[in-house]
Amino acid sequence: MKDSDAGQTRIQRTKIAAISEAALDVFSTYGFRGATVDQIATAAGLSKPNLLYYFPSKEAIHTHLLTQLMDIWLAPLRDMDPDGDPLSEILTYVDRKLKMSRDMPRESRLFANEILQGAPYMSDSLVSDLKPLVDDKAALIQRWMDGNELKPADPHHLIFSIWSLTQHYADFEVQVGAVLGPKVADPFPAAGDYLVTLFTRMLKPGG
Amino acid sequence: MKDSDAGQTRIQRTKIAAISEAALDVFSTYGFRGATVDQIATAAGLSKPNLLYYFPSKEAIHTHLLTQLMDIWLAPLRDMDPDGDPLSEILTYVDRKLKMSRDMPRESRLFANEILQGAPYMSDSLVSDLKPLVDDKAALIQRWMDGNELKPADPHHLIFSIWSLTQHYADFEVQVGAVLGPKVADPFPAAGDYLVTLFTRMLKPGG
DNA sequence: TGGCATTTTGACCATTCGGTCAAAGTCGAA
DNA sequence: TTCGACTTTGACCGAATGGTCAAAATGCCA
Repeated sequence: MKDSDAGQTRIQRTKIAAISEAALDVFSTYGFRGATVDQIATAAGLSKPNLLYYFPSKEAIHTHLLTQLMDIWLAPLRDMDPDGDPLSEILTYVDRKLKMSRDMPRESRLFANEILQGAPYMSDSLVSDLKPLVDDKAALIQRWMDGNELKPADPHHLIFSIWSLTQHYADFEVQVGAVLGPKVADPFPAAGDYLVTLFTRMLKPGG
Repeated sequence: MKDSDAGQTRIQRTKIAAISEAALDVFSTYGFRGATVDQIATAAGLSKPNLLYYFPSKEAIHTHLLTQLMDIWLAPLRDMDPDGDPLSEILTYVDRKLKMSRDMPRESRLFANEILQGAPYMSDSLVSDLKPLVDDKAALIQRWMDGNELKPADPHHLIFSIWSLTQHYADFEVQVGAVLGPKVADPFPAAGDYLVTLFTRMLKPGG
């Protein structure tokens, strides 16, 4: 790729964006090993050598996507406000994560593929970026629980449960679709209701 | 493969078992496209042509694993007893699914890989086997809720939530491990406690 | 418009992949 | 021990893959 952003030509910006878009499509559908450079190039409307003029290798495209997405992916958790109402903060987080599954399923599947296969390109980032953030927010949730603003529960596993419950609707979309059947056009409204109920019963004090 | 089971040589049984074991390892780690026949053969202690003497193709091994596992995978849901205590039945199902994540993580990841990539080899089975079973059990849960033996909630999404929460610990094992850190040797005890709490608060009537 | 940097391409390469095949080796029952 | 069936192997094939390279085409600014 041509630098991280500075001094880019108009053509470079548009082509790199097209490649990223196409690569997201292909990688999220077939995984890293299953995707081919030709596939991505064709989907981006480029020839293979032309694509490799913008990115030095297949792996470089993949890494580029992963690092670019990490910030977006963690933003909702970062935004959890220590000064907000505890239950509202949790439910807002759940809602934002569920919307991300609805609006960015390819990104969710890209991460899922990577983690599933042992996070070969991301394990460093999991420890250096993700863990500190989660530990921080888990401590915040623990304080809320200690102050009886939330029912007690293991904060780390609470966060895990939010991830799994929301991402499930993106990562296992075909299974959800197959089970609910063709009559259910959009599972997300009912999913949202269900998750609000679940986390409210789970966490609301004095229920 | 040599028939479904009948008239098999001793050698055939042992070799097919070795291949299945090796293929489970490789497919669950790298996905179908990422796995190579040579990899599987080597892991099974065979040469590639020798492996292809027992299975006609790479796809045949994959299909064999998937169909063989489907029954095991659905058994805990099948065993949900209409005559049992509703909350106990749910919690037993959760417990069995969580134990499967702990004891059969490769199988869980094999399914996850397949579903993630659009279930190209399983979508038929999802509709013909999985959907009827889930619909049946969802109806049972709905009757329990109608009889006030469980708090009301969408039964299909309840089942989805059990799947996602339990399988998360197998499919995203490296993420869970990275976040909890090396001090937590085994996340499953705490996960079990958390899930019992969650589904009890979610479903126990008159809580 | 001229000229230089950027962009695009077709031809090509080494490697890996799934799979075949004939020949050689091994097993088990009579 | 013999013989036919089963098992194993090395050599090989065509296709696909990630990546290279020199040349051609294009864009951009003075």
